[in-house]
Amino acid sequence: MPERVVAGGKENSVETPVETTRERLLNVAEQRFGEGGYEGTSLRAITVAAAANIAAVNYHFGSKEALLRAAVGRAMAPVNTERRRRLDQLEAAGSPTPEDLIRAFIEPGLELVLRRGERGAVVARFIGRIAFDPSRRIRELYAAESEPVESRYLAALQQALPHASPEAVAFGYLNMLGLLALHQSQALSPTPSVEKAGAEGLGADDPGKLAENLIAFLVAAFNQGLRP
Amino acid sequence: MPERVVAGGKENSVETPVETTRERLLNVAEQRFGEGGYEGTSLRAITVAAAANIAAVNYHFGSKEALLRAAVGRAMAPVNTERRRRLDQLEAAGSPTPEDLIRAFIEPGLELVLRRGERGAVVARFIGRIAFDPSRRIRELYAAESEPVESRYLAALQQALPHASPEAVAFGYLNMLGLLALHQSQALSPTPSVEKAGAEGLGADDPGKLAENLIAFLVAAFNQGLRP
DNA sequence: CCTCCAGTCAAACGGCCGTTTGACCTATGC
DNA sequence: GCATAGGTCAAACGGCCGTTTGACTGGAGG
Repeated sequence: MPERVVAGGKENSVETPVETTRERLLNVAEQRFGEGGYEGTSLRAITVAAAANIAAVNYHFGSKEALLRAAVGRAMAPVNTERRRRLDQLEAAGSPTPEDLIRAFIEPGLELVLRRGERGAVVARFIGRIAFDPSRRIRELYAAESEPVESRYLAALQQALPHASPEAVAFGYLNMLGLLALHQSQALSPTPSVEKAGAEGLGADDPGKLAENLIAFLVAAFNQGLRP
Repeated sequence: MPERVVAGGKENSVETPVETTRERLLNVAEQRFGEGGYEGTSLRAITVAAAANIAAVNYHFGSKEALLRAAVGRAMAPVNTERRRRLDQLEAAGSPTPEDLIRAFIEPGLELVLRRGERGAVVARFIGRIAFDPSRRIRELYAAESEPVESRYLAALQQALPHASPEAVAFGYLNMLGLLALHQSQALSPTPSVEKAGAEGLGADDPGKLAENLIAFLVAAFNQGLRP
C-alpha cells in the first residue's frame, strides 16, 4: 500500500491524511453520480477523476452498482444517525408536534449535510438524485438504507396527527420525502423564468433559510392540508 | 410508404388507423423514456419495441435527443393548451383564489393526462421523469416547453397571494411543480414500509382522488406555509 | 533473504451504444 | 414506361461501456 502515509509511521503522526484509493473513489462517485445520475456516469469518468485505475473499482467494491451501494451507505449513515437521535430525544420529552417531527426529518437532510462546506452540498445532491433515480432497482437501494428510521417517523407522525387517516399521513410523508430530495438534488431551481421571478436567495445560498422555508411549507400542509 | 392504409385509398375510408412508424416511435419512446430515463434507454430497445428499424429514428427525427424533444413536445402540448385555457377562463371571471390557480395547474397534469386510459399514465410518467432528469440539458428541454405558461402562473399566483413575497411565491411554485412531477413519474410510492402504512389507494388507482389530495396539500401550504 | 499479500496497473474482453451508409421497395406524377 | 421521392432495411462504423485478466509493486513478517 504505497499511499498510506499517515498512521503507519512513527514520527509523522501529524501528517496530511492522504485519502486512500477507496476513499477517493467514494468521493468522486458521490460527485459524479449526483451530477449525471447512475446510468449517465461511467466508471471510467469516475476513475479518471479519482486518479485511480479502472480495475480499482472492481477490486475495492466488486461492481459499479456495489460502488454506488457503498457510496449511498456512507452518505446516509450520518443522516440516519442524526434522525434517530432526534427521534429519541423527541419521544423522551413527551408527545412531539408535527412541526417537531418535520423539523427532525428535514434538518438532518439539509442542514447537517449542507453545513460541512462544499462536500456537504455534493453529498446532498447525490442522495437527492439517487432517491428518485429512474431505475426502481436503484431507488430501492436508497429506500433500503433509510427504511428503518422511516417506519418510526410514520408512527410518530400518525400519533401527532390523530385526526388524519393512515393513508393521509403516508401521503404527507411521501410528499415531504420527495420535496426534500428535490431540494437536495438541486433540480428544483434552475428554470430561468422562475429564477427571474425571484427564486434565488431562497436557500441555494443558505441551507438554513431553505430548511426554514421548507419546514414552514410542510407544517402548514400537514396541519391543514391532509384530507380525511 | 407501405403502411399508410387509411386516408389514402378511395374505398376503405373506415379503416383501422394504422400508426405510422413515426407515431409508433413516439409512443414507445414515451413509454421507455418514462420507465428508464433518457440515459437508461437505448434506441435499439425503442426501435425493437416499435417494430421499426434503427435507422428510422435518425430518418424521422435526426438523433436520439431530437426524438426525445419531439416526444416531449407532443406530450406537453395538450397539457399546456388546457392550462392556458383555464388561466384565460379564471382571469376572465375575476380575481382567482390560490386554490383556483393550483387546481388549474395540477388537474391538467394529472387528470387530463391520466383520464385517457393506459396511454395517459404512460404520458404522465414520461413528463414527470423528464422534468427532473439528472441531465440539466434534458431538464431544460422540458422547461423550455412549459416556460410560456409558467410565467403567467407565477404572476397570477403573486396577485392571489398579495401578502407573500415574490421569493416565497416562486418557492411555492417550485414545490408545486416538483410534487406534481414526482406523482406523475410514480416514483413517490413504492417504498415498502410506507406502502405497508397505507399509502396505496391514495391515487395510484384513481387519479381524481390523487389530484384532490395533492391540491388540498398544496392549498394549505400556499395559504399558510409561505414565510414572508 | 525470502515469502507473502494487499494494492496498482496496462491491456484486453465481449458487448452494446448512437449514428451512417447504400441498396432496395413502392407508390406517385409525367 | 420511366424517373422521382419518401420510406424501410440489413449491415457496418467507431467508440465507449462494465468487467476481467495477469503481471508487477513495495512494504510486512518469518
